[in-house]
Amino acid sequence: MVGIRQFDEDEVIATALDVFWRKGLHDATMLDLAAATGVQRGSLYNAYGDKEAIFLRAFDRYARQFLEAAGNALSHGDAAAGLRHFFDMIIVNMTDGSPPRGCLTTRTALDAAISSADVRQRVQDMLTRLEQQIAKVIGTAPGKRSVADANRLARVIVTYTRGLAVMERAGYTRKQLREMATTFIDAVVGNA
Amino acid sequence: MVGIRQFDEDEVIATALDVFWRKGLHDATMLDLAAATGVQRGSLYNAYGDKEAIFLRAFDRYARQFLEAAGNALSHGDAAAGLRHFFDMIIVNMTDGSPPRGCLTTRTALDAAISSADVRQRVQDMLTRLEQQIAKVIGTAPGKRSVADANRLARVIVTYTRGLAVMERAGYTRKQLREMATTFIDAVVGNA
DNA sequence: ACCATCCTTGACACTGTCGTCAAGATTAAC
DNA sequence: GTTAATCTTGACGACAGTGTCAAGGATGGT
Repeated sequence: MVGIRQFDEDEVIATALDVFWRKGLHDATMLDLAAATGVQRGSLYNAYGDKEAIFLRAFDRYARQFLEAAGNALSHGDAAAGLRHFFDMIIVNMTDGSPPRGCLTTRTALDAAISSADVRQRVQDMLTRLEQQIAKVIGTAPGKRSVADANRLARVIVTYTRGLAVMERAGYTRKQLREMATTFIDAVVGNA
Repeated sequence: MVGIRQFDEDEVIATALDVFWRKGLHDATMLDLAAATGVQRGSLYNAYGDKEAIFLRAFDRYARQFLEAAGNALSHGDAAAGLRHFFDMIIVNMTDGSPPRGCLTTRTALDAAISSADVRQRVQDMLTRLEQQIAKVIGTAPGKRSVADANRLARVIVTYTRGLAVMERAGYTRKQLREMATTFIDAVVGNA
């Protein structure tokens, strides 16, 4: 058929997200996207302009999902329990798939040098929002922590999640990552 | 001149390391390497075979330098002071240059999906050795820490250094990274 | 019915990069 | 001085990926 859009945009972006997640912005080609979505390359160009435009939409979808999941996990129980759930969630998130797909944000961040300002901005926004969510949960903990301390600690926690994402790429298993997260939580928050 | 090797191998590898550090294994091209070293593409192919072979040599050089510097930093004062020097070192290391060149190991790790087994192995070796160095220093701390605990904590510290490398790519400044390192050390080790 | 609109399709040109190779040139060995 | 070895050089072919475009055709509005 010709003349009217043949595909469901939401479905295409969801599939594109999967492709980008597995291959990264840089390595995923328009041909990959066309094959995965079943939409011809020309149609994708017509609909979105270029690969980066598709990526931005896919990343927005990812960020929305991720931050919502993070919020849910963080609100389980007290701050320490919330963090444990949160780390569980991100570890499953990045080790899912075969081979494991890793963390899209981290992968994208590492390509900063060859990315557009738009892409870099999305990554920063994502990390900032995550930091704010964590700070909020930590700030409500009974410990006598100042707001500034909570913010600083939240940033450290975000940083550690990035570290786990790198370690996953380096070959550490889900089980190892879980132990690393537990050790971290015990050391940083368990005794607060 | 022709007939005998026109370049100093050590110099070429050192320059290649600089190129790879700034651009990454994937994005650095043989043309980049040829331009930076002053050695023609054909000569590089003749001498080393392919880009990856050059990278492996460059990475070995990097790993040697880095681990030596890490060892030196870690042996300043007690465990806590050593860690502080160590983090200072790696932060300067990754924020050096304009634009900052980031962390080669982390960048390489993120390309794991498209890298050869050789490359992945180097990254793992590097992280393992670093972990061992840190565990050694931590294990000697006066605190009543078991060897297993020291090993676990060392891995957490390595992971955090990877997190810092990601955050650098995300746009955080040297100053911010230093604060993040300080907060981490205080939380994890300061009260041990 | 007709027409303008808009999507699809396949082909095309272009670029960047890789890896190869034959020819040329210089050195070291004998 | 001759010869063998081997490094350098520039050109070449192959390939992958990008972005563009004209032609084709269905749809919805009038």
